[in-house]
Amino acid sequence: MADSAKPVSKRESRKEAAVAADETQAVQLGELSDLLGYVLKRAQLKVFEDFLRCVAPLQLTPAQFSVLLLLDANPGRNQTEIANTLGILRPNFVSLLDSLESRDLCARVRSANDRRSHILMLTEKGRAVLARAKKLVVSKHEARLNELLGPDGRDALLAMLTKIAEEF
Amino acid sequence: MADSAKPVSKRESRKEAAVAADETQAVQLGELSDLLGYVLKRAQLKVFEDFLRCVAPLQLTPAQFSVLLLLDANPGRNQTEIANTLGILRPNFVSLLDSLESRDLCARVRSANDRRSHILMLTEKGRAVLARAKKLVVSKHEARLNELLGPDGRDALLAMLTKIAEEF
DNA sequence: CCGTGTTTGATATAGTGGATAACAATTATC
DNA sequence: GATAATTGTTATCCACTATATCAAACACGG
Repeated sequence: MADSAKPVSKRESRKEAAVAADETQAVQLGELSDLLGYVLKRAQLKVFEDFLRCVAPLQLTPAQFSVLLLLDANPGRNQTEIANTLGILRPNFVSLLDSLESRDLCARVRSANDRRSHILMLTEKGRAVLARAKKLVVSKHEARLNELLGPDGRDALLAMLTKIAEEF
Repeated sequence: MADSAKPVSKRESRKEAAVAADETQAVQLGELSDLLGYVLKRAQLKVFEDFLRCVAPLQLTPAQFSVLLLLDANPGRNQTEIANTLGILRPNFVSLLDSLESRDLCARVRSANDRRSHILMLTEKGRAVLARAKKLVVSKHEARLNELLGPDGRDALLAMLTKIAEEF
């Protein structure tokens, strides 16, 4: 028999046997590392993770931050307009706004023209938090990306991603 | 009075008034279009969307496809190893595998060395489906990305995303 | 050996994000 | 003025993610 010379004892741990035979190989990603969608998703998760870390002191998620940014850049808009711009469905936008409003970061004001709609506006506190958040994002989050990719790389990456997001 | 000459009638629709006064402006993305995380997420959603369309005939999600790819490149691995590699938690990997196994695309085989673990392997049908899926991905999905970005652009994009995914 | 601790697959469960249907209030349209 | 459309909202469902826990099997120190 082939194993008569050195029968593998039941007591020999698989871990040790694996190390000896170099069996503990890392799982091969194979063609996965060339699949753009896969790498794109992994990168996205990492970036969001870092965003959360950097803005943790202000307790803002990427979605909440994007809402504050939009409200600042677009005063006088209603929920539907802001939600649509962010690709958020109106029903799901309600609780998002609730949480921001309960923290006094923004306010819903009944429109005089159309009393169905709520005009959204940042509060003073909302503007202050947004300003601090922007500083953290620029000085910590985006700065780290710049360090990793270089300014040129970052711009090139942004340009290609924008192209995909808009034209794909 | 400023509006005495042409008082806006209640019957004049807001939409018409908006068009007349050019009030129906698209919501401004503002600094959002420069936020890498935001654009990254948007792009990722688009790419996954297209992936689903391209592989629709085979009814495979990105996650399922990635599992089949990994099993093909790593025969003899167990659930924990495959799940960890994909960043999927073991509990959540169970149902994912269930669905693949119920479609006879892969099989769990009790390991002889360690009867706790399940060796995962593609079935014949699994190999066939994977082969067809790969062709669809290359010929339709990745081809479209190549068309949009050019081969050089695609490679540069992949390289930067990989860097983010691994080193960020 | 044997008892203790660890690992594997699995279940249950909870949280989150995204999607649809339906509703009251309001506005638009004819 | 009757009918249709829009706005914010609620309820609900599905997919994905995360944690705790469990039985079975294995590892390891005494």
